[in-house]
Amino acid sequence: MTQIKEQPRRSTTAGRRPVGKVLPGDARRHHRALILQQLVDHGARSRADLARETSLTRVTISDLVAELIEEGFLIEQGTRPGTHMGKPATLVGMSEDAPVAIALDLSADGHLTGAVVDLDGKILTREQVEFSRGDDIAVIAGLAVRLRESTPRRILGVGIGTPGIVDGDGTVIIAPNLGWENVDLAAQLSASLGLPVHAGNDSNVAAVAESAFGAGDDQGMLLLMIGSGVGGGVLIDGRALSGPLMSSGEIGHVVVDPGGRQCSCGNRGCLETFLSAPALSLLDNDDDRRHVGTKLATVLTPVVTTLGIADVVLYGPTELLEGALLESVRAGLAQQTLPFVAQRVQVRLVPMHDELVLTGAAALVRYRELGVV
Amino acid sequence: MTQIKEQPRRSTTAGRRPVGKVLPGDARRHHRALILQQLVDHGARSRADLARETSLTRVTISDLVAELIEEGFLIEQGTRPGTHMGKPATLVGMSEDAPVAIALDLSADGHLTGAVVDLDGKILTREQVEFSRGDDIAVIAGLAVRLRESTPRRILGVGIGTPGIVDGDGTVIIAPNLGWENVDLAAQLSASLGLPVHAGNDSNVAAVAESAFGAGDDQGMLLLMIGSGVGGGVLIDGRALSGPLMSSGEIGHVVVDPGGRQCSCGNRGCLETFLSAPALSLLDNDDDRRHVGTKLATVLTPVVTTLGIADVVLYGPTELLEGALLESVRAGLAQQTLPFVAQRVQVRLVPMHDELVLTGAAALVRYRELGVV
DNA sequence: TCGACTTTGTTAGTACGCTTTATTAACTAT
DNA sequence: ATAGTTAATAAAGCGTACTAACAAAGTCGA
Repeated sequence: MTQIKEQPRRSTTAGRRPVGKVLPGDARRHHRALILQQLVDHGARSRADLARETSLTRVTISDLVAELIEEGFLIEQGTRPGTHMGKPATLVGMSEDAPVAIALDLSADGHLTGAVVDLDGKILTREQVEFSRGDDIAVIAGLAVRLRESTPRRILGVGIGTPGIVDGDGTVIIAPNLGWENVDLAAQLSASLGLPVHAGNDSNVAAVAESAFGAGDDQGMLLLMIGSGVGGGVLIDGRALSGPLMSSGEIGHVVVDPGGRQCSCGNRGCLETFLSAPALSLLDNDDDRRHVGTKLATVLTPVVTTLGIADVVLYGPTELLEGALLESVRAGLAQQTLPFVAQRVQVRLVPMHDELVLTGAAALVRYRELGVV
Repeated sequence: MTQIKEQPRRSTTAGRRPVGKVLPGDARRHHRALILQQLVDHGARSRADLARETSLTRVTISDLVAELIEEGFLIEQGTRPGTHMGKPATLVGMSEDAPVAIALDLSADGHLTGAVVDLDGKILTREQVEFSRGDDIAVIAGLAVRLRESTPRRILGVGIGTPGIVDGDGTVIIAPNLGWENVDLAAQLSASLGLPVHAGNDSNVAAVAESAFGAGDDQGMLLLMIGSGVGGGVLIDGRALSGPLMSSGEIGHVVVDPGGRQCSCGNRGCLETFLSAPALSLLDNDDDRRHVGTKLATVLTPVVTTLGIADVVLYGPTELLEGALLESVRAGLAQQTLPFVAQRVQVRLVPMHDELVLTGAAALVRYRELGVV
C-alpha cells in the first residue's frame, strides 16, 4: 500500500513574491493557474490553443488538462464548431460542477451575509443572519457550515471580507466596528471548518472583485467603497496592496478637514465624515456635493499620481454619487495631476447592489487557492 | 564540437509576477538569488547555514554555490574561526572580484554622471561629462564604454536613472527636461554596448538604492527626492511600483495650490513649485518652511495611509529640510492619519551626497540580473 | 588517549516535470 | 486517392532538487 507523505499545506505561489524555495510542484501549480486563467478570462478553448497561449507544449498542456478534468475543474465540451483545416479541436472549458467558494461579508452593521459563489463570481446561494459587535465567531462558522451543506459541489475554500486592518494570514489586527483586536479569524474558522480560509479587508476584497469579475483594469485600480463608512483598496497586477502596516483599506480616515466633525477613529474631519452614505444623504444641494467631490479629489490625486493608476472606482449608492459629486471629482483630478496622467485617468461608479464584498471574498479564494486573478 | 543552443535572453524572474511558464531553470535562478541575497544581507556564511536559511538541502546549496564560485560571484574564505562541535564550516562570501555594474545618472541638469559600482553599492570609479537637452545618446554610450574599460572586472549590466516617465522595458515615455518622448533608451544602449541595460525613473531608482544599500524598510517605503525638481518613488517588497501609467515618480506634480506659481509641467501650484531645492532656498523664515511641510504632509498622507507605508524618506539638501519643515511634515502626518498609522510612520532625512541615483541604478542591475533586492 | 558524538560537505541514486521527437487521428484541398 | 494541416498522445531524455548514505574533521567525556 502506498503511503502518501503529507505535504505541508501550501497555497499556490502564483502572484506572490516567492520568498522561499521553488519546487517542481510549484511550477506545475503555476502552470495549472495559467490554464485556468485563460479559460476563465476567454472561455472554452482547445488544448492546442492553451499551448500557444501559455507557450507550454501541447504535451504538457494535455497532461495538466487531464489532471484538471480529473479534479472536476474542467470538462470536455465536444469539438469546435465550424470548418477548418486539420483535425477538429476538442474544446475544454470550466465545468458546471467545478468546486465553489463560500463567501462571507462582515462589512455591514448588524448582520452577516454569506453565499456560495462559483468560480465565475456567480452567487448560487445566499443567506443572511444577525451578527453584531461582540457576537461569537461560532455564528460565522455556523453560517459557513449551512452554506456548505446547501450545495453538493466541492468547496474550494472560504473567503471573508471584514472591516478593519487585516494581515496576510487573515488575522484581524484591529476592527473597531466589530470590537476586534488581534483576532485570528481565518485560523479559527479554518480549524473549525477544516477548509482553507482567507480573509481580507472588505474594501480591498471589493477591489479584487471588480478586477476579477467586473470591468476593473487589472493592471492597476483604486476602489473606494462608500457605505456606512469609507474604505479603499488598491490593486496592482491583480493583487491588493497592503503594505507593511496592512492599513490599505483605511483611506476613509485620511483627515481632510482638521478640526472638522468628530470621527469614530478618534480624529476629526476624516474623509469618512464627509463621504459616507449617511453623510451624503444629508446634503441637499449640489454646491455641497461639489465641495465633497473636491475634497475627495485632493485625497485621490496623490495616490493616483504616485502609483500611476488609471482606473478609479467609486463603489456605493449611485444616486448619492452621480452628478455634481462625480463631476467635481473628475474635475479635481484633472486639475491637480500632470496632463499625462489627467488624460488617462477615468473615474466611474459601480452600484452597491453588485455585492462586491461577497464576490470579492470568493475571488480571494480563487486567487489564493488556484492562482487565478 | 558542442553547439550551444541560444536561449532567448531572459533576466531573472525573481521578484516579478511570473506571467508565463516557469521552467526548472527559473527555479534554479531563483535559488541562486536566495543564496546571493543571504550573503549580501548577512555576510559570509557556510553552505550548511545557507541550507538552513533557504530550506534547500545542503546538496543543492553545494551545487549552486559551486556554480556561483565558478562564475566569480562567490569565494571560499577559509574555515569559520572559533571552536564548535562537528566539522569546521567553510565560509563562503561575495568575491572581491565579483562582477560590477555600470551606473548612469541623468537626473542633473547639464551633466551626466557615471560610475562603476560593486554589488554592495560601493562606487569604485566615477566620471562626469557634459550632457544637455538635445545631446546624442551616443554620449551616454561613450561614457559607459570608458567606464567599462576602466575596470578589469566583469560587467553585469548597465543601470540608468533618468528623469521622466519610464516604462518597464526602459523606454522613456516622456522626459521634458531632456526633451525626450518615446525614446527606447535601454534598447539603444544595449544594442550599442552589447550588455543588458535597465533604466528607471531617477527618484524610483533612488528609492531602490535606499532600500538596497541604505536603511530603508524593504517591505514598504516612500522616498521623495528633492532637487531641482521633486520626484517620488514607492517601494513595496523591494520593488518600485510604477502602475499602468508608469508615472510613479511624478508626485512632485501633484497640485497643492491651484492657481499658484507656474510649473514647468503646465499646471500651477504643483508641490514641486514649493518644495524644490531652489524654491526652499528662497525661504527665510520658519513659518514659511512650516507651511511647505504642511502642504507636503497633505500629499503624503493619502499615499501613506492607502499603502500602509511606515517609512518615509526625504532625500535632498539636509540644511533646507531639517528643522521646521521636517517637524511640520511629521506633525501633519501624525494629525491626518489614523492613530494606528501615525504611531508607526517615521519620516527621516537622507542627505543628497549619498548619490542614491547612481547606486540605485546599480541596485536596479543587481535586482534585474541577479534577483537580489 | 580513545571512542562517541556532532556537524559539514560530498557522492550516489531517485522523483518529478517539462522538453523534443515521433506517431496516430481526423479533417480540408486538389 | 493523395497531399497537407492541425490535434492529441506516446516515448525517451534532460535538468533540478530530493533522500540516503558516508567521509572528514573537529569536540567532549571517561
